[in-house]
Amino acid sequence: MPDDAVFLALAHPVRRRLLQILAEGPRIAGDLAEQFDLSRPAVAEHLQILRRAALVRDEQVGRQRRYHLTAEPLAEVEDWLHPFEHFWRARLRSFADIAEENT
Amino acid sequence: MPDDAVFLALAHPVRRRLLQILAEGPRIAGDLAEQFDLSRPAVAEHLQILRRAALVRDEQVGRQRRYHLTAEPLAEVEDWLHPFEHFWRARLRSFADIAEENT
DNA sequence: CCAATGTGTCGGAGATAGTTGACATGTCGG
DNA sequence: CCGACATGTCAACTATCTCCGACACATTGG
Repeated sequence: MPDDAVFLALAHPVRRRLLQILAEGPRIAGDLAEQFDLSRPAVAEHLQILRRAALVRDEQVGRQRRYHLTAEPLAEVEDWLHPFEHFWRARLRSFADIAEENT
Repeated sequence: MPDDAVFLALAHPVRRRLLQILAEGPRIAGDLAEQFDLSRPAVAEHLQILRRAALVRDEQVGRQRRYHLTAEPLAEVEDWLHPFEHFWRARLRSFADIAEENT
């Protein structure tokens, strides 16, 4: 049940941004590090957390390393979210009504 | 994008469980604490984090306190997630193809 | 009022996460 | 081979999280 890993990975803004960047296409590690006001090792650690959550895949390309998005684990987040959707979508009854019937 | 709070709130299993419980209907603080193998103050802290993320609302009922789910902020998570959906849904091109066109 | 009850908050201990500079590893060009 | 380069990993420090026991505060019932 490392499902915790995905939610944990999304808990940091740098990692969410990394995923957004990688959604546009694969990127070299150095390029990724330059996008942030952080040391290169710091970004590398964030990438490792994403790797542990299976959200990215890396590939050696010459002496560089290219990162790819593997978004499948995000489906787990969507699955978790789904039961809540009706609370804000197609909202026919007000929150007060729902609260009322549980009183 | 100030709402790091929602992603942070979802990063802990106890808090995710709390939201699921509250999705079934409002609950008294004491009831909620009993659901976990945790001290009452610990659960109270988790509830405070959920309150700061505007994911729950609390109401004084006699000498007890009743918590309600306010799921609207979860829409923000769904919005963030949405651009990634096509990566695992209706997957017509393989990952390798996408990688190829960015080489 | 006063004691009991239900809860939030505080202080501090222990664990974990985030960051950085220094170093190790592996790859390429000559 | 060798030096330059790209990058991961380590040690150590700091910040933040998680948790608990103790205490504070408000509400209720006698």
